[in-house]
Amino acid sequence: MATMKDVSRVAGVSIITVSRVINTPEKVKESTRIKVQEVMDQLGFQPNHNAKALVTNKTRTVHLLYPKISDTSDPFFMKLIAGVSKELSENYYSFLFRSDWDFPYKCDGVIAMGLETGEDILLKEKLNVPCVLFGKTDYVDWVNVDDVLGAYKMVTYILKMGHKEVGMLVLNDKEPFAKERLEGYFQALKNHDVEINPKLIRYVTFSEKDGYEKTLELLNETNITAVFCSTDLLALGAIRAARELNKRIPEDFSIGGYDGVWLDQISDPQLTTIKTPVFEIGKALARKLIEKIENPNKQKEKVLYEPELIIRKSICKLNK
Amino acid sequence: MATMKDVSRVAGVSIITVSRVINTPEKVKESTRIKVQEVMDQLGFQPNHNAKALVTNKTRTVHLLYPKISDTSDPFFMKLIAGVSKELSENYYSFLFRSDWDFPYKCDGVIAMGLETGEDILLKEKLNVPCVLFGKTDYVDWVNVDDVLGAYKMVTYILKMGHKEVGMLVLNDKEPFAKERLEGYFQALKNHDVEINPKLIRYVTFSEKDGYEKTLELLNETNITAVFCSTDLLALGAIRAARELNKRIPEDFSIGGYDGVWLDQISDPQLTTIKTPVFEIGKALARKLIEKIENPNKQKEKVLYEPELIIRKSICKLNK
DNA sequence: TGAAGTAATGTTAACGTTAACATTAAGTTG
DNA sequence: CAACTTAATGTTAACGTTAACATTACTTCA
Repeated sequence: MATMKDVSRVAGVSIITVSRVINTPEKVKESTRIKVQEVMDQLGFQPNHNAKALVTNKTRTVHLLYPKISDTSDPFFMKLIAGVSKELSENYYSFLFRSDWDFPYKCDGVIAMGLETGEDILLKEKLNVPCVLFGKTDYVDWVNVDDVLGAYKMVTYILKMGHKEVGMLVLNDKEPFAKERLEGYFQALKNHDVEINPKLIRYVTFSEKDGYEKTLELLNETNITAVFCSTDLLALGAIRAARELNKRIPEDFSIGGYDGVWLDQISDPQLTTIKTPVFEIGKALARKLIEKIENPNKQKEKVLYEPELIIRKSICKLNK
Repeated sequence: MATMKDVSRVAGVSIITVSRVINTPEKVKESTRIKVQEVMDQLGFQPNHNAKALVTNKTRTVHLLYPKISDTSDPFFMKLIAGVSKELSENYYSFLFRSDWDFPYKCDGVIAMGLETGEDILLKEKLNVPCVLFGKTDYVDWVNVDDVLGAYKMVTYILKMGHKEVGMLVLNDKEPFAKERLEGYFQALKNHDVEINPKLIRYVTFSEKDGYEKTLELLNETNITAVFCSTDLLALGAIRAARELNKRIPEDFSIGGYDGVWLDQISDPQLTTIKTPVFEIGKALARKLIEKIENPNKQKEKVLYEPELIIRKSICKLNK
């Protein structure tokens, strides 16, 4: 493996000139630069990352901090990671996962996700490197989605299609997004002068079965013509329930999903849903962090991504 | 940030003794070791990975080589990555993705996946570090699944349930696993003295729609009582087709899936499927590579994972 | 008791790069 | 063309660790 020393010897220059050709080529005379370049190519020179890292005190490694309990095979989470890793890799940053606050390996920065309430202060206290959080906090930069807006968009769309009695399946989860989606539902109804009817709201766990059962209940006990499901998985259950009661979708019953990660495209009919730009969020997390690493004076930044309404085939105009 | 030098000064020993306490504690007198340990704790010493890497010529970084074209948001792929990253991270290896054969950054090893036919020879020629492939090759160690066996298990199970006319949806894909699953189907039929009927075999693309349409065809044109689908997604389509013809699943029509990554659990009824241990395979890839890195003399190794039959609710005994 | 062996610790140099400062070469100006 | 400025290149030391060899301190046993 050729080193800068080898290159410098062959090219007949000093080692620092080689270094400059690599890092600050504008400071080297063109003829010298070309000569050195040629020798580098000829010898197949590859810079030694470790030596550089040692002297610049940079590792070009990022840590992904996530809670032990979290399910790393959750599609949402995995797609987030996919975005993070894409962006990091494209910038030649490597990374590893960790879930401890005390960790023996140095890194240039941290991307944190899925923190418990109150844990975010540790980001400030325990870490001495730049950090970006997926979520919201006062302590470090963050990136998040506006789930109130997402739910608002969906319910507004449903209302505009003429539906008045719109049910909702709310996730029984302590994560903030569960409440936010309900809040968006409330705001949309309010803004369109539709009265909130608590009977149309059902609490569910994250399962197809619950989506099925609670939609069945709603259809039997109320006059809803549409339902807004907190996740696409619940929407699959809702589809099954409607089918069982011989309701056509969307002609007899409209169903709105949320997530747009997987299921929305493979369901039948394809789901009208709110797409959370998970992959893009992952990339943004990484990008913000890299900016922060490479420019430590960068101002604190918060990014709120806007979810997108994807119109497909599970919602249509109400025909009375 | 305290260095070994600081520790050595405070502890009143030489720097190399500190190094020994860390790397080869058995070579240090107990009293010295304890004293040094205490100082390290007290100063919050963290080893500088880069300096170590420089002198040992190890980076503790692994590259994941995958083809540009591949869809990184495919659940199968993502779960594989999840396994890889889990194992690597637990061993304090960081990693990054790349898809070029020429790459400016050094690494200790490479995990390759989804190579084009004939590309595997480059693993030997282009890489000068240990490598493990997801797939099969003569050139480096590999880990793979036995899809012939998987399909064999499924079809055998279906036959044992009394079915004689078993359809199959075969993926129209150049990837070897497509053919292997068909091969398993053939072997199972042969082994149970059931004649192969080409009319029961349909070629499909990877889509729910194709699963639906071809199953509809099969049900209309043949007398099959069961179908083996090359993937769970196809099986979802098959379920829809059966429902449309008012067939109960599994009483009137049995459906076997393949993959066991996601869909099998959320479908209704839950799918009897062949579970590919993707996550475990990912972990194995990483584990083998780490072994190879840390013991370069390790013999070449091939690991063939055995897929597992997951019995759920989409297949039952044939009642004539 | 002291020679020989072993356990424990230390000294020096090296890994491949960059930073800071030093020098030399090449322009520019009056 | 001397004095001064700027461009180009070089020298030396440092980053924090480990490897190889060197020394010193203890044991053991004839």
